[in-house]
Amino acid sequence: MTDPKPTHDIEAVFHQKGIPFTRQRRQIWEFFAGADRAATIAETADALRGDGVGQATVYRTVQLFNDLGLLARVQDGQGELCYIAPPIGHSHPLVCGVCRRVIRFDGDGDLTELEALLGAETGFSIYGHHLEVYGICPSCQQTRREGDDGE
Amino acid sequence: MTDPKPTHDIEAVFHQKGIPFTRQRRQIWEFFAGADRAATIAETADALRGDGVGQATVYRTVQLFNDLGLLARVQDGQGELCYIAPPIGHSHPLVCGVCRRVIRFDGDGDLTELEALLGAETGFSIYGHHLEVYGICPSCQQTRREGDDGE
DNA sequence: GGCTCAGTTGAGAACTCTTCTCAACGGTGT
DNA sequence: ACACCGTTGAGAAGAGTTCTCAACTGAGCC
Ligand SMILES: [Mn+2]
Ligand SMILES: [Mn+2]
Ligand SMILES: [Zn+2]
Ligand SMILES: [Zn+2]
Repeated sequence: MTDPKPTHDIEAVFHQKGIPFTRQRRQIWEFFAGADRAATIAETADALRGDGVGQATVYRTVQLFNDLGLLARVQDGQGELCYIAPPIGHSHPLVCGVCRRVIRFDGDGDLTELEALLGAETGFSIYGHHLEVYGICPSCQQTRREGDDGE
Repeated sequence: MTDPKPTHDIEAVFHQKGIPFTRQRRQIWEFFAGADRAATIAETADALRGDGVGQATVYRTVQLFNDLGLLARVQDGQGELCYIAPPIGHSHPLVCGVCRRVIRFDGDGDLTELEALLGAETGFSIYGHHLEVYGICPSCQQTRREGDDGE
C-alpha cells in the first residue's frame, strides 16, 4: 500500500503542452525525483547553485511543477513549506518530523464518505482534501535513542 | 458533528503557565476568536494596527499562540499560510477555497486505523496527522453563479 | 493602593526571502 | 542550420519577517 510508483514521464508532459524542457528544468526535476525527503525551494536552489541553475529559475520552476501537479507541497515538523516529487495518482505523505523523509501512501480512511457527509451538512461544495501523517522514521528513532543518555 | 465549541479559557492557560496576559495578547486573541475565517499574520497585523498593536507583537503572539496549541495553521486555496482560532479537542477544518471561511468538524474517516497500519508497515512512530478539506462555501457558490454570465 | 521586577512591547533598522528586469541564451520545429 | 519565442540569470528591487533596546506593564506582594 505504501509508495505508489513515483515515475511521471515529465518530458512527455512538457512536450505535450508545447512547453520547452530545458536543462535547468531537467536538473531540478532530477533533484526532486531522486530525493526521498521533502526539500524547501531555498534548499533546492542551494543544492543546484554550483550546477549552473540560478535561484530565480528554481523559484519559477518549482512553482511551475507544482502548478502542473508534478510536485506536491508538504509542511515539515517546523511548519516549513517543502516540496516532494511525484505523488502519482491519489496519495498522501507520511513525513518524518525530524529529517523530512517522506513515504507516500494511497488510501485514506475513506474520506469520500466523510466529504459527502460534510457537504450535506454544510452546503459546501467539496473539491478536495489534504492529508499528511507525521511520525519519526526508524533511523531518527534510533538516533534519538542513542542521544538519550539520561537527558 | 460540525463546529465543536471553540472556547478556550485562554486567560487561565496563561495564568497557569505564569505568562503575562497583556492587552495586546487579548486583542489578538479576540481577533481570531471572533473570526469565522482564517487570517494571515499580515492581515491580522493590518487589522489591529489602528488599535495600538505593533506588528512585531502580532508576529510574536501568533507564534506563541500556535506553540501553545491555541491556534491552528491552515493553508488557503492559494497555498497561503493562515491561522484559525480554537480547534478545541480533536478537529479538522473545512476551508472555503475562495473566502477562507472555516468550519471545524470532528471525526475523520478513522485515521487511527490507517495510522496503525502505516506504523506497522513503515516502522515510523506515528505521532499525528493533519487533515484539511477544501470546498466552496454556499455564499461563494452563489457569487460565482451570478458572475457566470456566459464566461 | 503603591512597589518591584521580570517579561513584553514597538519604532525602526536589519535581515532574509521572493520577484522582477532585460539582454543573452537555447529548445523546438522546420 | 535557422528562426522564433520562451527561458535564463545577475543583480536590483520589493516583500515579508525578525531584531534591538529603551520604555512600559502585568502580576505578585506588601
Ligand atoms: Mn485522500
Ligand atoms: Mn483527525
Ligand atoms: Zn527521520
Ligand atoms: Zn466562501
